Amino acid sequence: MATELRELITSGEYPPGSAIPPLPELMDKYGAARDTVREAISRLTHEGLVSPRRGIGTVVRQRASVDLSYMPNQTVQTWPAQTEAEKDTVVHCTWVDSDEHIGKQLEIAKNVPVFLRTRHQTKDGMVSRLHDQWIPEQLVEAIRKKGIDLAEETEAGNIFELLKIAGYTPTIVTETFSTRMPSPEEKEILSLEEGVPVLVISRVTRDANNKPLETSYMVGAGDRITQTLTVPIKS
Amino acid sequence: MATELRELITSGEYPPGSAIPPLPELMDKYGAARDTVREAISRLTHEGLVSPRRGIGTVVRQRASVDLSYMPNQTVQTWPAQTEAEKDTVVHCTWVDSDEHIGKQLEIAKNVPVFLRTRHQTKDGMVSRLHDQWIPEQLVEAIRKKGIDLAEETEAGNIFELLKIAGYTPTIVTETFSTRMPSPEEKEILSLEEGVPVLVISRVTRDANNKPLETSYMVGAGDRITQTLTVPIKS
DNA sequence: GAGTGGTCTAGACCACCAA
DNA sequence: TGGTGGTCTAGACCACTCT
Repeated sequence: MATELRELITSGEYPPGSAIPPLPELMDKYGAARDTVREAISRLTHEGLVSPRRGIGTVVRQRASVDLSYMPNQTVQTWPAQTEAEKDTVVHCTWVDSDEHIGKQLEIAKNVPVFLRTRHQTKDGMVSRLHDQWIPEQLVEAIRKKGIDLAEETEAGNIFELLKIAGYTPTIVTETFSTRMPSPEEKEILSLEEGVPVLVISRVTRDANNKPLETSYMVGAGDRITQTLTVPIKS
Repeated sequence: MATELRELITSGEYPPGSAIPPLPELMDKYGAARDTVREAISRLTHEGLVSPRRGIGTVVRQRASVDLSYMPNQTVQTWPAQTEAEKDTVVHCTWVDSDEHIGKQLEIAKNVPVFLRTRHQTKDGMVSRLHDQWIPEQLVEAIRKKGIDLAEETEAGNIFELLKIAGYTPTIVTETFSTRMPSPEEKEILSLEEGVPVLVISRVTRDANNKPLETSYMVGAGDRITQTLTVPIKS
């Protein structure tokens, strides 16, 4: 039954935004019990094809359109491509002690203070990416000496500029991409539907001396976020 | 119930590889019916936490370890990081007509012949990444003039070298990362368990004149594939 | 209020695995 | 063979949405 319904959906018989037949109808059509039908729908839900809505019906989801077009260097693209500006807000700032992973990324010791900025990248009123950013104490100090206290900054995205001002010009970034299913907390914050994975990016930014300036851990909504990188090929 | 079990798993009470209590036991413990317990386990399954195994039990999955370490330029990393060589085999070669998307990527017209190579990247006997690669006719011809027929090549990964020989040196690649749940076919080929997403990479390779040389669409198993890129920051 | 999906129950039978 | 999870049924009640 799931196979047949999937076929009807992908073939466009039930276009995105429309609803598939309600449970009682499917029970009749396939001569199956209610939970059997629900199980089939559950599979399609976890494949990201449909979204059951209480009181409304089971609607076919919008396709994550595959217009992965060429983009300039290091951009984040959200879709649908609307003109509304994205927001990038710092929701939390604090000093934490480096754990093993952070220490390794920043090439510093364990249990030393690092500055943690937690940011939410918002688009169309929905949080589409979580961004945790760790900055070594030394650099936060260097920035403070220039008269800027990171803890008071609520505008985000200018950290590279601040680092440059402080004498640490970011020169190279290393990004590692992976994917997984979201935790319940991430699902909540990112307003993710059932069966939507997250795009995980782990980043280290370095200066010309290969010294790590910051490391980030980003979790993006898989149905709204895509990231494009342009890199030269070593020859 | 799902919340409590999730807590027990993530806290390490049920470590990876171990089994959570069997259905009858959980029914007793929570005073719930069989299908109610199964529903809770189903949620954890689709979060990627556990894998029910008929005749064995419901085992806690191995963590996709987050040792996202620094890697050199443009590498693909699979884990667990074993020494066994990966294989990259061409499973299918054919001429197809360009559709709208491929035409856009390669900056050529629709309905002109392009060469399609379908590859399987294998690790430890499991296919871990699917790779469809489209190459414009002109370039396949240029390579053929150098005495190499792409259709007869079964070794993969040397296309960049061949292009260079043919006078089209690849200089820059643009990669777009996204994620989604696998189709049933992908799930089958990649041996994916329930609740494992795929990492999707759309790539365009260009030469020094910004002319597209090839475009690729790669689908990697989310529980085994990660990709690291190192890029310079434009200043 | 009528119609939608969400949860839960109690019981049955099937498929797979290990000892 | 006994224990595991997978599927299915029939019925009940709840929660939500629209008119």
